[in-house]
Amino acid sequence: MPIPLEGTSPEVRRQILNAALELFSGRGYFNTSVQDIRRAAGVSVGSIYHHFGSKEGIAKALYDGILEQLDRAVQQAAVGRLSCEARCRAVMLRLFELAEQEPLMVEFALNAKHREFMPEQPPICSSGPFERMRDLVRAGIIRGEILPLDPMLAAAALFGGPLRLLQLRLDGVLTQPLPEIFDTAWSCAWRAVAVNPRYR
Amino acid sequence: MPIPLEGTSPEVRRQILNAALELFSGRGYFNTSVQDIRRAAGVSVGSIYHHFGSKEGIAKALYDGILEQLDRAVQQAAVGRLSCEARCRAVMLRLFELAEQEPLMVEFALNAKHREFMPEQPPICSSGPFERMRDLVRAGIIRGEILPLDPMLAAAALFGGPLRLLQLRLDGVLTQPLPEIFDTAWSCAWRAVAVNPRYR
DNA sequence: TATATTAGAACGAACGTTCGATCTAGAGCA
DNA sequence: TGCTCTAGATCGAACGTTCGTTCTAATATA
Repeated sequence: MPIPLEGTSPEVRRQILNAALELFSGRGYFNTSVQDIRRAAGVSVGSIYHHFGSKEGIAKALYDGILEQLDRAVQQAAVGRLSCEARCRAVMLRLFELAEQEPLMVEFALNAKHREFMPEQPPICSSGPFERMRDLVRAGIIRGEILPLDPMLAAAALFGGPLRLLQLRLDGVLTQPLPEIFDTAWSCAWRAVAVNPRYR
Repeated sequence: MPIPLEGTSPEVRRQILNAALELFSGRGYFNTSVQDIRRAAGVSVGSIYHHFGSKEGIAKALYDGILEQLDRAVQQAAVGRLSCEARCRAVMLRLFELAEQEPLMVEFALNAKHREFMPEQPPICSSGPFERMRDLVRAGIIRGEILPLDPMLAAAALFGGPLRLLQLRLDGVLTQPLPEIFDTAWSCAWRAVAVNPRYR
């Protein structure tokens, strides 16, 4: 009977990625050595290089996995809702929740300066999740829900405030959990770009 | 007759700081070696250590100088204006202008992850300029110009959008100069928190 | 047995920093 | 004016450390 082995390959991969995420988020990529990762993951240097080829390879794998996960979250949040506002709202709420559940993941995705250690990578704002958020805004402009602005500008105006709050929370400046302030934050955000803002 | 000497002390300091700012902004602190700075500044390693004591010392000096300069800019922009909106607006416009005139400086102040190479430093959002912007918002709430929200939340909602645009511009994603889109950006931002928003 | 995986000592390169030598401006004095 | 002295500034070779990576042997898997 094939018990899932401790030292088995995908298991080791995950251990390495978990350790690396924690260390990269905590002290940054350059303040983390391969030895640190080895120690935290409880594996050998050889294993790390066997699975990822290089230190940068670890970061790349982390980054890709996280972006994919974020992308899925953004997509799922939007489905089944009719208005642009409901979609954008659900996406942002999902990000707020994710930031509480998986702060390391969200921080690595949003806060890290990836270009500094992954020179090939395009900037994060031209990646899946961000593209998708701009798509939502574009659709909202066409539907007449959002003011007819440049989509990039409208997206910044709509999501800039909430994203700033998210960053403050990840930095430990905000002590209140994000979901608690979501309603207020969102009504501000939506008012910034709405054609027919609702007031409470 | 005392000709101002080439190698004189404050001159060398400035050369080192200029070179370091360019390199730190361009490739990041950890991708810049002291030798790189030496080469770019046209001085010796010895001089660098004589003036700044350590590599981190250069970053610290840069950071302090820049924060001071930003703080002055923010303060000056606010004086002589009566309403909270006029003040906040002027501050943001000044930041947009600064980002065009001195992109390296603004990028180093806003984009760099200072904690990674200056462990002692408090987070940037609790520094002079940001404190001052929150003060403006607090005053606006008391005057009844801004919705009675938590000041931190209101500040994020008001400045989050414009700051996001600033970041996009510094990253080279926005091609249009910031001052050109300022009016539009600001009217969105203000609408997010205004008690009596004006519509155009 | 053949293949995939792990182990960890060893390696060269690059890093931040040190330090004694050298240079220079300007003060004190004749 | 000419000489000496001094403190500060500049220089760059050299240092010890740490880094990411490699490599060969050992081990587990099928």
